[in-house]
Amino acid sequence: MKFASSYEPGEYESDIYAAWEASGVFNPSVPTYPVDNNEDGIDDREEEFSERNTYSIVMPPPNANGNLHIGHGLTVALEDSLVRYYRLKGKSAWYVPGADHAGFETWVVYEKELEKHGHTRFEYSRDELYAKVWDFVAKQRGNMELQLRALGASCAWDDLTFTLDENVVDRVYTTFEKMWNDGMIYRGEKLVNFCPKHQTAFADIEVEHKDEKGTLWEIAYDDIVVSTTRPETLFGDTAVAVNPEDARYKERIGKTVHLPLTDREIPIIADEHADPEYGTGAVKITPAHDFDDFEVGERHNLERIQVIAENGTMINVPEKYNGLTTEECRKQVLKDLKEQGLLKGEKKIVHSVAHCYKCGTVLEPMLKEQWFIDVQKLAKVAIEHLEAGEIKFHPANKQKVLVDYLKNLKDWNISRQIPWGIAIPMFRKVTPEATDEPDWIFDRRTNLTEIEKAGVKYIRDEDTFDTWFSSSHWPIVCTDWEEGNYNPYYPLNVMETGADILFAWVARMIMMGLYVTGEVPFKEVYLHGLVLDAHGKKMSKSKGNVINPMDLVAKFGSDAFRLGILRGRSAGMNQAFSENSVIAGRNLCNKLWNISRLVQSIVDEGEDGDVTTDNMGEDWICREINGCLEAVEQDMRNYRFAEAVETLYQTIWDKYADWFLESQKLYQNVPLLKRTLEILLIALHPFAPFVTEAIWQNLAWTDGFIATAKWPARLEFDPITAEEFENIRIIVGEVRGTLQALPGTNNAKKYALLYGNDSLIQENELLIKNLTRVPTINSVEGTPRGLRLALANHELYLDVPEKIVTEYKDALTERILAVGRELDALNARMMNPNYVAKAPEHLVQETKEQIDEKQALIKRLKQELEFI
RNA sequence: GGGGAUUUAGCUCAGCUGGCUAGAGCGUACGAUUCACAUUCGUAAGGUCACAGGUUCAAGCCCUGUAAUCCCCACCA
Repeated sequence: MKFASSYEPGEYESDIYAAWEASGVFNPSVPTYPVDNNEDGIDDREEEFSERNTYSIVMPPPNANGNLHIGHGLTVALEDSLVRYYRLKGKSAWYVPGADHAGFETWVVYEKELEKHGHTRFEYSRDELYAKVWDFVAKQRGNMELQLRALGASCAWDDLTFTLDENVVDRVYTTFEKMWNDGMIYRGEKLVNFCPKHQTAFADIEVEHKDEKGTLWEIAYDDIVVSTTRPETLFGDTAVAVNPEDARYKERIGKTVHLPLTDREIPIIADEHADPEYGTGAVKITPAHDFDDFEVGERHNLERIQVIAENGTMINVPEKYNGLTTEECRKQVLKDLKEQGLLKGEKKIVHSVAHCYKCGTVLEPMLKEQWFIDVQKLAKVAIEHLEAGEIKFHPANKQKVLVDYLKNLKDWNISRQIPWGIAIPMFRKVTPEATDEPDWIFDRRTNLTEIEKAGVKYIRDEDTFDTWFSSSHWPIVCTDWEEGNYNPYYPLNVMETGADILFAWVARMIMMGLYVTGEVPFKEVYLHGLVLDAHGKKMSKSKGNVINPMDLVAKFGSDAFRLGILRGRSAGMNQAFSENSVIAGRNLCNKLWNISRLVQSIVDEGEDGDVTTDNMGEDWICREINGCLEAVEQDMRNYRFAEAVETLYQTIWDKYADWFLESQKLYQNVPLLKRTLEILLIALHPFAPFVTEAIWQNLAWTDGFIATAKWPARLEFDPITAEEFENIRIIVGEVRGTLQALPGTNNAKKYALLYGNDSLIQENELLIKNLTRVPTINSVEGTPRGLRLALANHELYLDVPEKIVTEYKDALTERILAVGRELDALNARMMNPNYVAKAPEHLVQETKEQIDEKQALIKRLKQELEFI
């Protein structure tokens, strides 16, 4: 006997994974290849796979430099369950693993590392820094990949895609070039959100807005009082705006006021932006440092004066303020205004402030030249395809949420001022006399800082792409999509990822997929929510409630973790997670292990043959297993993972182990035991790959890997016999319940079961005795003595002394009343003519039957009471 | 300001197209021990389905409103 008495995941998991990997079972069997047309111009292999017997899914690439967190654990549990399920279903399943260079994230980590060693980024060139980070990441890489293996991810490792792989960069450059030629890329001096600490700009989506307390100061610009939260920017003011409808200021429009602390005069302009209701109704306009003011400036052609430098200090301001930080400058300005009597008031307000999502620093709107994508066309096409329903969302409401987002999408800033990323393949003209040449040219040779074309010298843009620009190509690059090549894996069957990056990633993949390939990049989207701690709170380092998935895997096993994290979880919802559910998963694994141990021991001693059903418990378990398969298949189609796991849990434990195996201790049916166990193992395999494989390998009669087994067909059984077994379950349940309810302890050993003329009980005498653990079970002539068990409607009595039965009388009376109440409710329903007339006929019929049953039951119970 | 979601047992969640006598796991209480498994087995208690109206023969589910919690988006000086 190979089976130990309990399942120890640690003894099996890594060996099993290694064996899977070595055997290549995770590789897809259908290749992608260049189209090879035959004489008809039709690719014959395309015909062969026209039914799309493939299943593809790509992993949202975890940070190559980091460790997996609980969210990755959930991602893998979800994705791998899908892939394994469809692999068992016979699809050529391809799960492409990935690793993310995580541009900004990794850069932040590395920059800290630099600082720790007393260096700064400014000591090195872009290329030097890139090389340094590359080495840094290379050292860490592999860690994350090992963790994916520990989670059981059945991915095709040979196809691992790193976001800086050559083919990725190539594809990104190709798209960029296409966009450049299509006129969708422009270089613009715009206000961007800029982090003074990290010295980089962000896309809108990366900005975190938080409500904060602030002060609204009122400052006199001559006789006009303006309101502002940022007095230090007044040096950049180039106008004062008032609402054109505002009677108070109408006459002043077109005149000028004196800008305090300076010797400048600035115009008073009319603009809708000024809200007469707010503050004094007059607002200072600083086009270089405020998003609204920037737009006002555009409308009125105002000068943009930059007064805050990228490092957050003042520039282009009077000597006194020059070089101060914004904060110092604000204090000084307020002090000086006060002295001059220009500070007219201050109010405490709450307003929304933009922060760096990484370090929390307040972002500075900064005037910068950046590359932008004109997203109008991209968004429009995406909306069309979305509204046509080409992508199915789970949860469904996210489709509309996404469309709404796309409808309001603004141009996308793709320039980042960090060295770690894909270099932007644009070069700026430096040869001044070459006036006819364009200022910027596209060129893929970003390994060079300087190039020459037709005698004109160009230098490389030092910026890198926003990570989301390259990762928006993820389905394309992971499936090796190429123009003109037949690719049965694109579009992906499903994109599974976090609901939090619906906009940042999913939206952009859809736009880019359509732009590059003309097709949506995936057929369905499944979004998972956040994994919260046991009390429903967000996990965070500062709260100290972070759960490390690897700790749980080490402690309870990979399968236990997967089963645990899928439990009680549904699409798009932030849901709590605790060790308890992992423990429940661990217990199921051990249960299955011991079930297999028992089955193997019976198989060892019994005789093999054809799969048949010979007694009612066997028909019954076949019915239950078929129902389970049906439910799991339906749940998988609908991405209802928790429900699938729940169904399997109950079928394996409450049905197979507690009833079928118990009955098989009496009548062993070796072929059926083998077949049913195989089915349960295969059905659970997508969710608990290791324990099912470990058992599969330990069982004497199974071959190959369960990972590539065939999803089971339905079992044959006799439905009438299957239903009859329910009577046994009711009888056993009632005996157990009654024994517990009777006064006194340890009743099971005390009372015999007696029955009258009853063939069902007679045929299953021994089974009932074993399941109820009564000392004896006997048939008697005439009416047996003792307490009649009424529920099952069989001539069945517990041989209980009269004295005890009398004590039980109250319980019996209460029971009659309860059934009576149920009967009343049913009768009331039937008395309602509308119910009889309008409810579906089968329901009315059902109600009638229930009434009959209840009436009969009450009659039996009353008889019983009379006996007492 | 706009939008989304949630509210069901002590806890975490199911309950899909209304048919419910509202389920599960964990927890709790009581009982069981050499039989595959104490990571076990059995039994039970525990719910005005947030609240108020409405539609319907029938509402946890549909409609209207209210409250609470969470999240996202947005330029309010």
